[in-house]
Amino acid sequence: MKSTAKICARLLADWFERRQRDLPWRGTLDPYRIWISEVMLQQTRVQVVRERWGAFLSRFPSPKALAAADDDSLLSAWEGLGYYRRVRQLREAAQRLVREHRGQIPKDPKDFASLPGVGPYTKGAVYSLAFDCPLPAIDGNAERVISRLLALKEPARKKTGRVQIEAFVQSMLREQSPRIINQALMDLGAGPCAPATPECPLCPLHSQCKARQEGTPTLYPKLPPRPRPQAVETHLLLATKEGLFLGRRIPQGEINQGQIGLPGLGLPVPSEQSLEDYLQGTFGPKAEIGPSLGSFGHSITRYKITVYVHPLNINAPPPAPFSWFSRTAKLPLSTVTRKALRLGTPLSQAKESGD
DNA sequence: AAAACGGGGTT
DNA sequence: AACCCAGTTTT
Repeated sequence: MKSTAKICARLLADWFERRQRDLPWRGTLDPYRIWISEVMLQQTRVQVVRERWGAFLSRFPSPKALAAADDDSLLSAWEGLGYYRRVRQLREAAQRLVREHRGQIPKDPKDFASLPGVGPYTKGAVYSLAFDCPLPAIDGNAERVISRLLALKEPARKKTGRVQIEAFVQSMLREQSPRIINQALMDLGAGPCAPATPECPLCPLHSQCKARQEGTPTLYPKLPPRPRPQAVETHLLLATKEGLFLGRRIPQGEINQGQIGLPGLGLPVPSEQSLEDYLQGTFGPKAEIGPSLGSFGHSITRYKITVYVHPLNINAPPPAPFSWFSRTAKLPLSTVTRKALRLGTPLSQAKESGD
């Protein structure tokens, strides 16, 4: 008798041949270009990556070009994609490729996986898609598909659960092209096996799927509950003058390093300091702030942040490290800075009145 | 407004 | 194994 894995591999491959998504990065076998697409996709929806992937690669067509990127061009190329640490790790990794592997993606996946920002998933995705290497690439999609297929009772992210998922994928990789199996799992998870609204009738594996037999696909995968984000607030100060705004280059070691930030309590939150102490200590007794121009929300993993923006009048030349920046220049602004600047631009509506 | 989602690093 | 990362999309 045929094993389930063998049957599933065949069904997946047949389905993928007919129904695979048409994605720009599927037109290449260049591991560098595939790597960039995978890192972008880790934090950004497919539609956005469609728009940004080609432009990023035009700017940084090779590891060598990426390794040589300065902060401004690097961050600008990633602007709006968030989690800027990842593009820094990408550059660091490229620098190591240049120094240690002549600017090439190494033959041995282990060498690749030792680079910053490259874990088991990215390693598996790049080597299977580029070289058809039989490595699993288990992202959230594959995790969900296999958890449902097996009606996996163990938590998917604990060792016992992970091992079973990986073993099943490995079995399929022995039966069909890893390049096809891994991509098919991604597409299945993005389509018929979507998280909240699975469409089992469209799924090529539905005849094999245990969760479908139980009638409760959305119970899988079993994942730990997330804690509710903590509500916190912070304050930013907006000083403007003739098309300029007051800002500073965020130093290394702080959140959003290398980008332009506004004065104020900023990130991280919760902050220890009071706004009054900050104002006094940074700009001296002559500086004044007005009532809030408004507020906006900025949520990240653990915090739901309300950011208040106050007008600032410094009545003196700006103290280091602050200086005037053009509001229209192409600067690497953090998302928080961008939102705050909008709030200070009357032509866009004030979203909330704050207070 | 709340809930869901994602992969890697660090300790 | 547990905790952290500094955001967007879906419900």
